[in-house]
Amino acid sequence: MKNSDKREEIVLAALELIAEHGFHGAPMAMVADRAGVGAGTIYRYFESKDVLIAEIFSELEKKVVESLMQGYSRDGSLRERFIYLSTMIIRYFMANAIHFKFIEQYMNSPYGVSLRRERLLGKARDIDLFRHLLQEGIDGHALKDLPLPLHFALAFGPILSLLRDHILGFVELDDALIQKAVEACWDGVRRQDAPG
Amino acid sequence: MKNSDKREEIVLAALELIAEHGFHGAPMAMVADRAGVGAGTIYRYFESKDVLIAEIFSELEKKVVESLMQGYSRDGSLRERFIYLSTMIIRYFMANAIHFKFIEQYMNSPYGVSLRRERLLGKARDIDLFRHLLQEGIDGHALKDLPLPLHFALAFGPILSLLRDHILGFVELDDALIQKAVEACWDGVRRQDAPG
Amino acid sequence: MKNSDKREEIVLAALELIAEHGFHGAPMAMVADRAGVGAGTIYRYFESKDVLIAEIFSELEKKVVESLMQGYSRDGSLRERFIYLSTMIIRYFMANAIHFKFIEQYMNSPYGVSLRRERLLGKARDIDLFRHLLQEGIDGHALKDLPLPLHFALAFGPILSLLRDHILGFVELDDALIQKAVEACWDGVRRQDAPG
Amino acid sequence: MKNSDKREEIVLAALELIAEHGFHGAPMAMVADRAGVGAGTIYRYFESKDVLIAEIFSELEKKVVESLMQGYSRDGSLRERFIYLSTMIIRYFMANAIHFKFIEQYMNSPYGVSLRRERLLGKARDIDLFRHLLQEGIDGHALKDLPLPLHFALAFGPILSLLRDHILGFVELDDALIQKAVEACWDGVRRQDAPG
DNA sequence: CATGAATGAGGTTTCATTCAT
DNA sequence: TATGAATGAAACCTCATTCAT
Repeated sequence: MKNSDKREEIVLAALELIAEHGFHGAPMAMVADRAGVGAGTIYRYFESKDVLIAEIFSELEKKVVESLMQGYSRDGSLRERFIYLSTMIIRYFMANAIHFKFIEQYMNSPYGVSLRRERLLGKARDIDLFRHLLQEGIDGHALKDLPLPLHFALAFGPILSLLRDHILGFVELDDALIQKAVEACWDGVRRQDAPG
Repeated sequence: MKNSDKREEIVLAALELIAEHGFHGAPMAMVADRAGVGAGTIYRYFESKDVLIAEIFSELEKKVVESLMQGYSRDGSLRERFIYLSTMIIRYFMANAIHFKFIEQYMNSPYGVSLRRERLLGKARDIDLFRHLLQEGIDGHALKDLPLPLHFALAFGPILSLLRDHILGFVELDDALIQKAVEACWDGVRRQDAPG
Repeated sequence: MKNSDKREEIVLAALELIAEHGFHGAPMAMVADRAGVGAGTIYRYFESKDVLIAEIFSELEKKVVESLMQGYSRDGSLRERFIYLSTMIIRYFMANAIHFKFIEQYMNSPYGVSLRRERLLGKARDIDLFRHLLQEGIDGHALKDLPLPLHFALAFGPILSLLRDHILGFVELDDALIQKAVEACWDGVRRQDAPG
Repeated sequence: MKNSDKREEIVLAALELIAEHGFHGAPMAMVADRAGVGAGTIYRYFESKDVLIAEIFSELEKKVVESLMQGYSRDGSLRERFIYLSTMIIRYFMANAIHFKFIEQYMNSPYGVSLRRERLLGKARDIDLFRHLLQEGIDGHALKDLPLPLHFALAFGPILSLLRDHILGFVELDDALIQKAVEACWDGVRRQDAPG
């Protein structure tokens, strides 16, 4: 096994176990076992369990953003870009359910909460593609006259719920359904007196 | 202290600690301490920590439903009832942030997931006030032609996100804002070619 | 076993193991074993291994002081009191070799060093019977004109060395020998131009 | 780096780390790091950590003896030689505090104790310059009529204490003070009825 | 019934040593 | 010969649960 392979194995093992069983269902020994390495080996790559978790989150985040950026064009109309991004997010997490589960676990943990605090209040960061989009819509009066966080909730909330449901097997999402769901989200945020 | 008082103290202590610090930030000894009872005493009322947690969730659920039922009239228009229920849910959890936090913790734990699985797929239960409402809207073509779980996601997703943000201090929700948010949710689920 | 007995058993077990094998030859599991209690039990009485060690030291210190105070009279001449105290210290540690070994271990550890720093520089404390004695001798010109720490070294250094040797079996100390040794220490600190 | 350089680097690194942080504050990896060699390399020069430590001690011992021998003349009076040796020891360790700290660590560890047992009881060895001196004094009735170990304690005990205090910063030793201290030691061991 | 001291399995982390490169 | 990544035993500590009082 190559050097970097080992790191990757550890990340993957931890990702899976945490996604499936939560932080406390993923003891380091179990992670090591599944990764096929010794328990101590993990600590050559990650200072502590906390750091391992944070690192995984950070990597996932990067992957998501990269995936969203692919094929994203700043040229389309607001609506088009909204639909595109929302759709891509759903597609990405449908294809990577484990990532979704991990992120949810993370966001519900002390780490995640403080992160969210920094992130949402703080200055712009990578993800903020979406944020910029919404802000542009607010400023341009295409979107309802609501604070940004509300738009976030209106746009993202349904997506999160949808993904949860899909991953739990409550709905079978296909392209048509995704399309409709995303358009419904658009209906939620857009000014109703503006054209569709 | 009366018997039932003791039980209640235990439930309250566990509720607070878990809401604030998560399941693993709430050792039984700490729960006992805060409840003002002996550690062993908890086990006279609840078979195990898991059972205690499940019981708390069950009680919260009941309270929420009761609260929603109060003042709910089946006579209003679909829109009115939708707005009413949504508003009430937001108000309830704003007034009982601890309940919201606990439920989130619970829903993100193994218990919660399996519960959700039973609940949402399974036979109708209490919460289903909302479900019935949505189903009625679907059947009557007032709502978009989407599967029920999608409507759930469209209606509930934003509410959950909003409450999270509010509790974390990202938004200051007042009545006007709640009103707007709920109406935006309605815009999301209603047929856009039907009247407002 | 009574409640307080358990605490005492733990202290005794730790004391013996640390005295004999040093801090790292006394893992908590071994302490628990020898004390006849569960590993977790130790933590009901002591917050951590560090605290356990500090507590043991503190108890030993108290015992030593108590032992020295017994029969100590402030009325004797400086020489008499010096001889008395020195003799008692030697006697005490000869009878409690384990205490001596523990204290040596402790004093050579990070804890002990910082303690010594506080103690010797800091304001008077209990042990300072001896310190006061020396200071009195310095002020009254019965002792050599040297800084207090030097007198400490001259008076205590030999005692420590002697006890080490005795405990390791290098010398067989009897009363006559102790007497001579202590008088030799007195010769070391006293002004040679003053009467014996 | 030459082979012997490597060995020396390792010894120096270990010496410093152990002197400063004790045996357990000096993991092999850290030693290797500071020495600028691979962790495995240490094991090409030293069978184990224990062996490394023993070797370092042995080297230090040799250096001390060499240093003491320099300028030592067998011709002076007993007193002169006693003063000379004592002074040199103090000077040496003041100039090489790290050596002193290491030796203290070593002597307080299981290795050191068994060593001391062999050494002091056993057949004569290098350090015994001092031992011979004292024996000569005993035999010639210039020193008190005490067993050799007691004289050792009387002569060495204060020196050790003094050095400890100096290194910890409790006293500022200058030449005058050293002189006085050493003379006080002499007062401790010499027959008081003999001329000063 | 109520207690809370006691338990010990199981968690995270360290580190002396080995061995493939 | 030199390396340093890998190892896993063993350290400290937590906490759900039991049971004698």
